[in-house]
Amino acid sequence: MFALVDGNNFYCSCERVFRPSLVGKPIVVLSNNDGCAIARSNEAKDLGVKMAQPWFQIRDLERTHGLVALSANFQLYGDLSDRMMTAAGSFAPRQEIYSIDESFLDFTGVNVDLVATGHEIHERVLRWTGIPTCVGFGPTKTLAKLANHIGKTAERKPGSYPSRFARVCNLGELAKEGLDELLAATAVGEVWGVGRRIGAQLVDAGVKTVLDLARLDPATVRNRFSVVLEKTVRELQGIQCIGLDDAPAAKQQIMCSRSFGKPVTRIDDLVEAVTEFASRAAEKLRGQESAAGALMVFIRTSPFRAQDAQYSSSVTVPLARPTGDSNLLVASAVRGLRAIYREGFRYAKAGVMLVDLQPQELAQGELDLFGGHMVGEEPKREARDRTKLMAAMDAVNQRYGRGSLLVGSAGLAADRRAWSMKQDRRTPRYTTCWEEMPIARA
DNA sequence: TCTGGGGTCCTAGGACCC
DNA sequence: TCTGGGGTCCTAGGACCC
Repeated sequence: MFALVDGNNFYCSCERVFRPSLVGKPIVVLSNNDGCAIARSNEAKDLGVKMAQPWFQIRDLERTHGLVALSANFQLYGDLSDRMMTAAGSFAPRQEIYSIDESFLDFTGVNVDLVATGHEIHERVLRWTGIPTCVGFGPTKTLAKLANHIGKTAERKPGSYPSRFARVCNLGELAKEGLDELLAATAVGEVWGVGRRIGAQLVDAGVKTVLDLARLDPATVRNRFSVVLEKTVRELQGIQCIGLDDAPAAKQQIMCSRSFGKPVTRIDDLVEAVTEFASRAAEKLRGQESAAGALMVFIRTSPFRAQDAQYSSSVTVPLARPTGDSNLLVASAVRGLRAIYREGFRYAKAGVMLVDLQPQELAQGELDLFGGHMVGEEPKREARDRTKLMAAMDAVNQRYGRGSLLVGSAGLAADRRAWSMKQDRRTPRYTTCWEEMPIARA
């Protein structure tokens, strides 16, 4: 039996922890560049704000309905997420952290009253972090996700489901008729793994509710759709196809990209941006003790600006030897950038993706590019020195703040950059930055 | 004026091989 | 008129997730 613990409107709830005056008000958290809404409080949802809706389409609500918009404060959310995961994880022997606001717990072999435990999880997470959660239980991960959705909806919209399912919902304890009733009352698009495209195709084919989907023949689904959807159908039928993954493998690719605060035309500014992205990606790379065998750089104009000439290009740059060294990665990224840059365009976004990842120790390696012979002592020592240098740099940046040490082409301070993103509405980093810690007065 | 960022998995199709 | 039958590997693109 699995549980899915999910923070309600997570980013909005994080903001409310330190600004209780926002409780009960319609609020949204905006994406980087304050571009679109990526989290909405229930009150904002009730105003009709859609997920990922562009801010300029809804900003009138600020004036007319008191909608409060905040820039995303990912340092705050990441820190509260860690605390929430710790609190929730204390209830079961195994936990899979699935996203910033969700974790699966494995209750297999644990003999407790699950619904009561679900309420205890809610209480503990709320007391330890201030974040409200809902908890769904099911014999498969897909059913636990669905249970969570039902718990959330029942809590938010009284009358949508029987009120006993609000906040904590255990699909595993229901008799067949009771379960079928809930599945029949839920739209097929709510199922984990059914997105917009497949959802529309299913509805066209007359599969409108979760119950309709659960009653399909898996083999037919495999032929008409895919093995992915086939697994989903089986999971809805209570047959476990997706296991708990409590030790996620190292990432196979690491990406850092941003839209710019305003259009960028000069190569120098792009060099700065790409330097930053490659450095940031390299930090993540070293964090998982990997090295990259190649990297990809891309730049592009804004597809939303129809009046602008459009250009989009990318290039993959192989590295002579896999590395985690920021200087080497940045140099390669900048070389790639210079190869694809064209003058006369208004660039809106750029990014760097590290690919062909492998464990670091292999990369310091014994093999060279041809023949597989040992490299000489000199290159090996150099590789070791680079690794040490990077470790020192990461330690300094960890201690004194991101950006304390940078590679050469990184350019100006963040607030002077031509390309920096817009974040006019960011709240303080209450829990991760000494200068921004809240002060309590007696 | 104004539209996020970071991942995963699967499949189809082409290149290449014998 | 008419053009094999596998197999592997790689890449691009589509679908999904939050």
